[in-house]
Amino acid sequence: MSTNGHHSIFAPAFKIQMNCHDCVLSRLCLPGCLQQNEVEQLEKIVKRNRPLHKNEHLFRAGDAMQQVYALRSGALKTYLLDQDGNEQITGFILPGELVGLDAFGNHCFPSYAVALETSLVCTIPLADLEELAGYIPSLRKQLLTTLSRELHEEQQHYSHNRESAEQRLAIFLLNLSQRYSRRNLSATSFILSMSRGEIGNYLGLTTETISRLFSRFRQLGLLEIKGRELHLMQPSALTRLGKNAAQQPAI
Amino acid sequence: MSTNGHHSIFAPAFKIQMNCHDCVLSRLCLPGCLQQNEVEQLEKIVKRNRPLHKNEHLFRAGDAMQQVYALRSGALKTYLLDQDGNEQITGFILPGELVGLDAFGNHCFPSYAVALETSLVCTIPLADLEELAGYIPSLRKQLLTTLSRELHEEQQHYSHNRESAEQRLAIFLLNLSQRYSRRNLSATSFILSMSRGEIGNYLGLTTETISRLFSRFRQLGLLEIKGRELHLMQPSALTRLGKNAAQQPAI
DNA sequence: CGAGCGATTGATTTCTTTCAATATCGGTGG
DNA sequence: CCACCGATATTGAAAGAAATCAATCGCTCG
Repeated sequence: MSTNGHHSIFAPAFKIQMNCHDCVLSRLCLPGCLQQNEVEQLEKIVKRNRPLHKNEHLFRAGDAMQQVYALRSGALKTYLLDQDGNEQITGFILPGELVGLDAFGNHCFPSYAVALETSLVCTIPLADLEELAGYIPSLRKQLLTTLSRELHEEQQHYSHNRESAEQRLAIFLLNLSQRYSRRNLSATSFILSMSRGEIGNYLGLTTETISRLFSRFRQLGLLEIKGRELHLMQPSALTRLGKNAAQQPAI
Repeated sequence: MSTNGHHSIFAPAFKIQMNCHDCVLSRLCLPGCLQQNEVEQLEKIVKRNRPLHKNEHLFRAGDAMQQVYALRSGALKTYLLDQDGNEQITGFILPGELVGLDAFGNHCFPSYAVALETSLVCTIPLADLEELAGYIPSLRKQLLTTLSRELHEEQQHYSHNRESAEQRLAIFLLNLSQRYSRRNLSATSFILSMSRGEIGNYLGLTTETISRLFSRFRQLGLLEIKGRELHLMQPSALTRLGKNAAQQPAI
């Protein structure tokens, strides 16, 4: 009772952060389809970390896998390192997305996660999560759903492999646009949190190719870009471009 | 009691098939790390299907997702169809591997699965599996582990995107070799259950490129191949080739 | 203000695709 | 049993897309 009756001087401010229920991202995040009382249980095990600064790692391959993470604000990239030390970026993480799911069942993370800008993450201890999943069927389902959706997205990403550089960049930009839009941010104006090189790495292209494509897209009036500030002028034309490289007339 | 005392005339033969516990593939499959009594519970919900003939579909995108599958014998391919009707092969399934995991949390399968040769599959009803996962923590863990491993493998597959055609085929063949080996089959001699075109599709290359590469590998003495019968002569050289395209001498 | 990284743009090279022509295999029916 | 068919595989020549090499520009941060 006494602990409920008064708080440490830091508690109120801290408390505001600690709430999944009030988080605008919850519908995109692990709470997803959970009932309110279930979210409350989840909240009890979720921790918040200090902010992660740009270029700071959330985890590295080989780190003990004792928790998964959800991004609260900012942006991350995840990547693998091959035997020659080459970085292969496997994804860009936006707020509301989970990170570290590729490590389930391993003792260590197989991949790296690093902040592209100052970011806040929520930490979910694995032991607690597993226990809670025993009680809450919809949490189990949510975990499997999230993981299988990631798998499907990864497959789709791979399947763009055979398409032209132009198509791949168009698809990438539209994907970002859609994800920002789901977060109630502008679908047509946003800041790229990653460099040209990182986009290229992710898409299996080079910095130079990305740069040339941005120039071409600008010349075609599809977009305006200055540094990392992007404005999509003709999303529909970009969509068309993403679908069929040469606009092959039907039949 | 009377039902235990005697069987239908088909029961004995059927019973032999129905046993995960005796299945040589169980350590690779869903039973994975389960305890014996847990495997017995799993067995109760697993069904076996009639054989799937070559080119017969196990499921198609859009089919209701009411079960997942485990391959018992034969080989499958899974693929996506893009908006233009182009097939993108997302994986080749060998005995002991699960199929359909990319559909969790969806009502329908997003992908297709078709037999590359006559195959037997085990069927696991989703409702039963979800219920059982409530009782058996290690089954929950096993599901998440399997799914996250698939995700990681998909990421690795994608990360070979930037490598040369030569490297990609080398890596592919070594991957098959390793998977056959884990099934106590020869790591150096096996039959490719897929066509050159299917290999190419999977790797983001063309039939012709695959064919040329096989010829080159043969000329280099790395392998012998006649039709779909493959024999790896120098797996270690193939490994080296998979690692660095031009054998750049270290420093 | 200078250093250095990221971005842009051009010229050239390289690898893979595309187009095209055979060749081979597996199955079917005469 | 053999001939024929379609599908699959092989091989060559040409075209094309992106990488590589290289130079310059511009911005940000000490």
